[in-house]
Amino acid sequence: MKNLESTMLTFKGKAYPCCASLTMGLIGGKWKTAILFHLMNEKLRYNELRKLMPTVTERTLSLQLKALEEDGLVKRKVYTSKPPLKVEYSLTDFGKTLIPLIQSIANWGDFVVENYS
Amino acid sequence: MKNLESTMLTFKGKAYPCCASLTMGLIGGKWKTAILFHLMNEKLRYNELRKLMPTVTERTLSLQLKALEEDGLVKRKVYTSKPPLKVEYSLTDFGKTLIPLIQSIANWGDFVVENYS
DNA sequence: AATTATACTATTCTTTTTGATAGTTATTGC
DNA sequence: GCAATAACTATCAAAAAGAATAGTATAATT
Repeated sequence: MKNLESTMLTFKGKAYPCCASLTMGLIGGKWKTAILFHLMNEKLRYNELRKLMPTVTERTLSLQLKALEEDGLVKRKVYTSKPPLKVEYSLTDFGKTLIPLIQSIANWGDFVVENYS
Repeated sequence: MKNLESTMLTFKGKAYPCCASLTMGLIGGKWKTAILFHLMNEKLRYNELRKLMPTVTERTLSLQLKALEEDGLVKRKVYTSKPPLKVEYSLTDFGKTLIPLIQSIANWGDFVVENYS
């Protein structure tokens, strides 16, 4: 019998018990998919994201963006070097591989609202 | 300008800011997709699930199963009425509508392990 | 000169989620 | 008769996520 670690999947230093858990480790939580959903088709600035997600607090938005950045899904680009006047968030190439999945997640949510409520 | 509630989606008494959030409200968290992934192709008993997910605690497995049941995704069938000798968990018809999505989630996890680690 | 906008961070607090450990009731196999 | 298995529940604790509120530095706008 193998030990547990050998059956675990790892990514960025974290271990996950199965491939589905790994995905959820990266996009799970209350806000991450919402952010990714909004970034799917366009780059957005911090305050533009806030307006699209009026119920998230600034701190939480900030933390989630940072987490997505650390996992390599989102990139943060600062314009006008010295003071950060303009910051644009967008999907990285790696993040773009998630687009079909995010779309499916959004579609299933729509489907539920239409058919089960 | 509309107020916030009017733009929210609701399901089973909970409100979500967007369709992607609604989906994640139902399948998010550390263990739910793993459970759904294992139930995708077969009915499983409590202890069978435990063996497939050796790192989850009994309490957590129990709670997550109950949450999935409450959201109507998983059904719990008890055999041999009086003492609960045999309990089988399986997807409901509603839960089965998630299969393609769960599969995509698992596939993306596999893809990440193969290409980004 | 005062206000507003941008993109945050800091602090504190509450809620939710998850884990660790032990205990329960009943049944089956030896 | 005794240990093992099944399917949990109970209690306590820790960690993570999220909310509320306030504050900061810079620049543009009026």
